[in-house]
Amino acid sequence: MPVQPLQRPESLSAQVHREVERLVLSGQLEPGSKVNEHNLAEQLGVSRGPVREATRALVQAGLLVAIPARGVFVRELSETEISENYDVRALLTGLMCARAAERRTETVIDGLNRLIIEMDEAIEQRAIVRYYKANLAFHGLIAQISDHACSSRIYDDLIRETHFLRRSLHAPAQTNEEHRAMVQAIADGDVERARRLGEEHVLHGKKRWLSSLTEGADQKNQ
Amino acid sequence: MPVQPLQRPESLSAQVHREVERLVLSGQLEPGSKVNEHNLAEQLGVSRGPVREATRALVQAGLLVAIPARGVFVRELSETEISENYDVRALLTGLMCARAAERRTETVIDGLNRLIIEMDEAIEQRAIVRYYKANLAFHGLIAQISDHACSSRIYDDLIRETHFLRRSLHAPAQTNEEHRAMVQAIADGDVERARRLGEEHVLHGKKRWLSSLTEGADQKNQ
DNA sequence: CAATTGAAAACTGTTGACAGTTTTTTGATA
DNA sequence: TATCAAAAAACTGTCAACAGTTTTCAATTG
Repeated sequence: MPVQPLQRPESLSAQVHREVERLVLSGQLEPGSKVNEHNLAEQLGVSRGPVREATRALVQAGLLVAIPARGVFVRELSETEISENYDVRALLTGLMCARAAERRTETVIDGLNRLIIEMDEAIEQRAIVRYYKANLAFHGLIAQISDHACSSRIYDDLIRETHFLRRSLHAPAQTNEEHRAMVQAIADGDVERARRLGEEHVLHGKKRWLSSLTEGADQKNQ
Repeated sequence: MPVQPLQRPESLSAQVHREVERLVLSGQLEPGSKVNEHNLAEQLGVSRGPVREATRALVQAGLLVAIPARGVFVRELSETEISENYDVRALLTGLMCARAAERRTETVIDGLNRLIIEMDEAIEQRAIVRYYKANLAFHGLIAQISDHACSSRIYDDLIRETHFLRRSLHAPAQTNEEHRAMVQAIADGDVERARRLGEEHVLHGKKRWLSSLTEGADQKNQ
């Protein structure tokens, strides 16, 4: 007789963790704004203990920053930090694409192509959120195929840190062309080409971000 | 009149965080062993609150793992996880070496060479701890020169996760020869060679670890 | 003697309260 | 009216205690 493992209800700390993360990622808590322990605890109907635990973990994760005796705030990233974030994400994307090329199956290639089409449609409809979600799913699927937990975890962390970048999008059509090329390399099993295209894809994203930053002004980082 | 910023005494949470980290890194808390909140709080002379905060942060950092209603334990890494740790460290080391080659100064090249000599001496004297510290300092100095906070932070985290690997050392002479080659590339300002040597250095370390694992047995990962 | 059951001990998850610091408000002064 | 100082409020850091769960251990039974 097969029984279910009867999963215990998630701890309050974990629930608070998820909720604060959601608030930050959705932009309801803007970068720089304060996270008030007391208010948050009251709103969520829990005591301050779980809230403190959750916020400490999110500080370690890089989503919040703690200032002694002042509280925790939603982390603001400098341009340098964002630039470096792109650099590391580029390397990880390269690694994951290379491994994806080694581990590809027809099913996942189909999945990737479907997501590219999804993004095409979203672009046509100017549906930012839909594009953004499909884009996340695209990179998530590559991460999954790559079967490299360490890279995937760090990649996710870095994506979360720069969540606010994904509220506006620049040159999505060109970005999606890069997606196509990446998938082609993965489908061909061309490991080194997949690595190069994956890496370049993120670095091109960095360039697009940089040029969107300095409309008409001169560029600084690289 | 110049005044000091009068630094507030570190919070108990932060102190506990550091102490638990030290216990884990020094091996006094072995991988898999349980971290008892009550005992730890008593030994450190604090209540369980700060201990909980610190352990939550260390869970997020990857040094501990939390099992619901069971407590936190010193994280044990599988061979796959260690292998992946090397992979990502290799990429980051490559990036940092490349940037170090761009940003080198005579002073830091001297510093790197001094550390290589220090390691040579430690090898001759079979002084594992001395070698280990000099090695950490070597990579730390490269990280510092590279001026890439994001890479450095993740690199540190990954080093901490695999701390137990650095209690034994394999083929240190060969390792130090690689160090020499890396410094030469950095000193020459040869960015791409520095990147390649830095990346290969860590991947060679992975190979040495793999062969030390399977003395006579057949290898699996790659 | 091995296996099982039930009680006791130990431990985690959570709460509410208190102390000390920071921020805001209030009130006095120029 | 603007400035500054003092008091009040708000908030973080910390603690001790309680509830519920897990683990341990002894007693019981086959």
